This record gives sequence, structure tokens and C-alpha cells, in this order.
Amino acid sequence: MLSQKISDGKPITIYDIAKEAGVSPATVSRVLTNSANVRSEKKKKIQALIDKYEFKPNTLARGLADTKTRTIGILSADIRNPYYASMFIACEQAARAAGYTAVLCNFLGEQETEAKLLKSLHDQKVEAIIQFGGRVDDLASDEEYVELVNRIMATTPMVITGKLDGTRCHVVRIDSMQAMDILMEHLLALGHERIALVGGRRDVLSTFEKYQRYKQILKEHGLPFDPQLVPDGGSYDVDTAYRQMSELLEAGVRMTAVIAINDFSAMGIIKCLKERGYRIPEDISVVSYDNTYMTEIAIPPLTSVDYNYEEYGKMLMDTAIGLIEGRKVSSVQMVRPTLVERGSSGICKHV
Amino acid sequence: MLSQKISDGKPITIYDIAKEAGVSPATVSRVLTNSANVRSEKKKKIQALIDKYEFKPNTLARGLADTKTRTIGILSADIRNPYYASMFIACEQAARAAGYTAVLCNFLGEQETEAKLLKSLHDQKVEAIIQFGGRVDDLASDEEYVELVNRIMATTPMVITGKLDGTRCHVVRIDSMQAMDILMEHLLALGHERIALVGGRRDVLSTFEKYQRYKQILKEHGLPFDPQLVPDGGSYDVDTAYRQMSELLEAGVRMTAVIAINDFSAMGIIKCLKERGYRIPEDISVVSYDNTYMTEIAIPPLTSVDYNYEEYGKMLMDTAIGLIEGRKVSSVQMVRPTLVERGSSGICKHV
DNA sequence: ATTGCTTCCGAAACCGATTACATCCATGAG
DNA sequence: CTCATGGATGTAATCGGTTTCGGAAGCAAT
Repeated sequence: MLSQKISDGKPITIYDIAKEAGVSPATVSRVLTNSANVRSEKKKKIQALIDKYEFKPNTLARGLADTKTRTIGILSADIRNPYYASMFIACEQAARAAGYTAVLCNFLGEQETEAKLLKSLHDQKVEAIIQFGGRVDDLASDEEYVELVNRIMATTPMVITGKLDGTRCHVVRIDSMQAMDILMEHLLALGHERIALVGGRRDVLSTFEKYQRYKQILKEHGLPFDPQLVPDGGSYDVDTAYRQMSELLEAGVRMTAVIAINDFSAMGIIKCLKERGYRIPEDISVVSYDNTYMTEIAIPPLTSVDYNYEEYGKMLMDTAIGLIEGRKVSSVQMVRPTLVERGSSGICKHV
Repeated sequence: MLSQKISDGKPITIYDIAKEAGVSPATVSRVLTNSANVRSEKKKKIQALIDKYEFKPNTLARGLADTKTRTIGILSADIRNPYYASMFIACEQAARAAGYTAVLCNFLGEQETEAKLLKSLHDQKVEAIIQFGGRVDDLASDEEYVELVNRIMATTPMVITGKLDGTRCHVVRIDSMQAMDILMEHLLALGHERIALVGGRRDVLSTFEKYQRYKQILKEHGLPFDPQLVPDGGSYDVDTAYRQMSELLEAGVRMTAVIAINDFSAMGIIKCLKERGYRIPEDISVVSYDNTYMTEIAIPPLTSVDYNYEEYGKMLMDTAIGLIEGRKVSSVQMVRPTLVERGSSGICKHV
């Protein structure tokens, strides 16, 4: 019924199985790990006992013996962000499927904690570390952090979602350029030409890339670039976007569509627009990135770019496990974003 | 700089420290665990070496030796729910502060996975298990699950957020009655008398209690109870609440306020009301439970009952750790909810 | 100096697995 | 009929700590 003999005092060990089967512990271990041939008659007998007692070898003892913890550390900025939560879930599933355990640590945006937890994961002897959020997503590498990561990587492979120049971290990230292409194509096709880009900080890699791509696309389409449409120094939360949008409108900047850097920002933008009597999408279209459940909550529902979290998380984890198990893994992989059209974007009527 | 000698091949062991300090490994262990007196002179010397090499005892070896993993399992329904995410963060912090590691598992609402993960946590030899969501929150206990939990509890204490009759699980939960009191008091004070209760299923303990308390409060105030105002068989998501609310309105049920079972439901309700031209709170007030960040996103911002997640998570973890360390812990503890007033509730004008 | 207590500390057992090495046996080749 | 060969298995070392046990050292009182 239940794993191990729980009601007894001491749990079953490999020795108990060995004794009852009339073999040595080594042989039991061999069938447990399938590491060597065992006469099929004995093998069956041993297996029967393992099943009978639902014997599970002690993780610690095993780990100590073969120096493998079968554990992967996940360093996350803040799991309360639905974006990270979705990725974690995918990682967790992938890990479990491969026989690993994922250990989650949140540093809550604090750089000191970020470093501390990274060390701590390493000390716990996780076999690989996946990090999303924090200094691995910044445009410029933090020297101190690079040094730390490099020391850790001497023994433990790391997979990150951004970049960290000066390290050999494996990277699995979203193709931000393409993410911008998708939204711009969508909006341009609807006839929009004055498109604002609100939220985010350009010292974050993905945000910077979107900004660059935004300019490039305009140029490719022969459209003018108006710096007023792309305020920097925002953030990724509702309030900041609300404020930024207010400033834009108060400055008299005209636009027919807004690209929000994420769904939170979009919510702030929508709030601001509605308060001022704008209709969405009739007067102004709003689109965003992340495709979290907020998109369904918004009125109207929000057109957003989905980052395919399941696939993303699985790629992160598969990469980590691949590195652990010595498989060849490409050092940079891209996740393809996809557009999810909803009611917040529509034809531009101001042309 | 960095924990352990990372760049070297082999990490430092207690033997290395012992040798360099000219003492036995046992003595080093004693200062490490502070388990016995060591002449202060030697102690200092040993401590200096520990600091110098940033030596961290191998977790697995230590765990194997003293049969303590210093790990606490957290079984969660789905961390993507911001409610659970906040609780997990609080648990994680409390665990870390006490020298434990929290291991998170999500069963995503699947009962089979729920049981499997519970067993798996036990097999991993976590020292205690905290569960939120799933069958521990149901009104009626699932027999099969009770049996499983009882076997696990023979060796591993469990702390849950609801109840599980037939087990000795420790309980830390929200005072649902009080949570209802708070909202009803708030609405009654504003003059509302026809108050709908939308969302949730009454086979969930907390929802059932709220429903019961709702009726009781009406009675205490001499107000009539109209079953039409309290549809059952809902859920905790946006869409279901949206549908339920639509049905209510189409059936011609009149009301001046709606209590949503959680913020998600509230969002569905608001959406429904707005689509039909109702103004909030002028025509109908909407209030809810959970006080997640959705409350700030809503237009108008949502009056909601906060469950004090930090305190809640910390209580859960402190209880778990207390049980592990053999302290006396009361078997049922209640978390006090608090009201957060925002713009979605206002004076009843229909009197 | 002897006795009696503590206090301090080292040797060795132990936690529960994996695995290197040695041994044994069976089999097919010569 | 022997010998080489290789598969199956057991013995024992090992992983890196903690902990029991008992001896040695320190100190006060006699």
C-alpha cells in the first residue's frame, strides 16, 4: 500500500532485503540500480521483496555513496509572479519525469539574497542550477555576480533565462526580437502607426531588445520614430505603468496603440485609459507580453504574447539535466513566442 | 569568498579541518553542532579554519548520520494561484530562518498526484509535511486519503490548512466565520440587505463555513434569507463566477451587494456586471476574499479580506518545525483575517 | 599524594547505500 | 581433460558526517 514499512520503528534497508532474499546487499543494489547482471531467478526474488515492502533506497545514503543528489536548484526572483510560477511548474514536472527533484528558492529581488541563495544551493550539492529573474536577465553583467557564478560553475552547471557575459552559463530564453515582431506585425496590419511602448527598464536584456527591434521595424516600414512614444525607466508593475501612461497622455502625446511590456503594465495602462474615457480598442488598442491569466480578467480581454511556459520550463530543465548527464546541449536556445489575439486590439480608425 | 573550495577537485571535509587543527574529526563535529564542550582554545582554532575555508558540512552525510534531513515538504495544489504562492513564500522564509529547507510539490488538483507526491515526500524523508489545497480543505474527509495520511503521520508530522477527520493532523487555518463577519458587518453597515454570495463549492470547508455564517448573521439581524442569493456548485475561477452571476441576473434576482468567494470570482462578477451596464459600487457593491494583487487591478479596486499570508505561512511553518523539534504546539490555530477597504463597496442607495 | 568529579577529547561504530576487487563457477575452445 | 574467459556474486572499502564509549586530563577537597 504505502511506501516503506511506515508503522514499524525502523524503515527497511537494503540489508533487510538482502537477508530475506539470501543474497548480499551488493546484489540487491545491483538490481536496484540495474548496474550489473544478476541471475534472473535471484533478480525476480529480490524484485518481489522490493515490491512487497515497497522498499525505496534511502536518498541520503545513496547520494552520499555515489555523490549524486538528483536535485536541481531553481533560483527564482519571485514565484508570486505568475510568469515565474508557470515556468516553475513546468520545470517541476520535467524534473519529476526525469527522476530529479526541483528545489525552489526565491530571492525576492534582493541582490544579497540572490547571491546567498545561489551559494546555498551549491552547498546543498544540487547537481545543476536554473535561474530566472535577477541579475541573469540584466543587459549589463554584474562583475561580482559573474565571479560568483564562475566559481559555482566550476562544479555545477547553470542554465539561465537571459545572459551573463563572462560566464559559460547555458541560456534558454525567449526570442524577444520575434516577440516584438509579432506584436508590431499585428498592430501594423491593423493600421496603427503611432504605437507607444510602455513599461519596463531598458537595462533589462529582453526589454532592451524589444526596444531596439521596435525602432528597427519602424524603419523597415518607413515609419518615423518618435522618442516620446517610448518612455524608459518604467517597471513591470501596475502602478508604474499607470503613472507612465498618465504622463504620456498629459504631455499630449498622441497614439493609437500601446504595447505594454507585460500584463501587469497593461492593466495599469488600461486603468489609466478608461479613467480618461478612452475606449479600448476603439480609441486605443492595448497589447502586451506574458499572456498570464490577467489577460482573461481584463476588460476587454487582452491581446498578449504567450511565452509557452510549459515548453520554456521544460527546455530549461531538459537542458539542466542534459548537462548533468553529460549530453551535448546547445549553449543558447530560443523559445518561440506566439500571439494570442483577444479583444483589446482592433483596427485603427484614426488614419 | 565562496562557500567551500569550489575550484579544487574535492571539497573540504571535516577530516581536513581536523587534521589541520590537530584534533579529531569528532571534536570538529562537536563545534559544528555545538553539541558538547570543547576547550575554547581549540574551538577558536577550529572555527577559524571553518571560516577560512568556508567549510559547510556535507548535508547528505550529516543527514545520514543523524537521520535528519532538515527538510520540510510542502504539498500545494497549485502555486500559480497567487494565494498559495504568497503562503509558500512565507513558509520558505520561515524555514530558512530556522535552518530548514522547504521542498515544494504541486499536484495541480489531481487526486492521484496528490497522493503520489505525499508518499514521495515521505520517501524523501522530509521531517514534516505542510499541505495547502486539495483534500485537506474538503468538508468531508476522503477515506482513502485519511488512511494514507495516517500511515505517513506515524513517522512524519503533518500540518494542514483545513481539516482531515480521522487524523491527528495539526491545523492552521483561517477563521472563516470571522472572515464572513467582517464582510457582512461592512456591508450591513453600508445599508445592504440583499447580499448575494457567489462562487465556491460548499463541499469545501471554508466555503461551507462562510455560507453557514452568512445565514446565521442574517438571522441575528432579523433579515430574511433568500436561497436564490446563494447559488452553490460554483468554483474559484473567473469564468464560473461570470456564468453564475449571469444566471442570477437573468433569473431576475435582485441584490445590492455581492460577496465573491475569492478575487478571481470577483473579477468574473465585475466583468458580468459591467457588461450589463451596472456601475460598481453605485448600483451594486462587490467584495471578496483573498486580497491578491487582482484587487488593485480591478476597476474599481476591490474591497477584499486579507488572510495575512506572511503570518499564515509563518504559523504553518513554525508549527511544523515545532512538531519536529518536539515542542508543544496547539493542534488547531486560527489566522485572523482583516478587511481591506477599496472602491468596490459603497453605501446602498436602493433602500 | 590520593581520591573523586568533571570536563575534554579521540577511537571506533554507525547511518544506508554504491562499487572496486576478489573469488567462484560454468562454459567453450584447444 | 585442461585452461582461458567471462558472468555472477560476495567482501569490504567508501562516501562524510554524528555519536557512543571510555580514557585522560584538570581541579578541588581530603
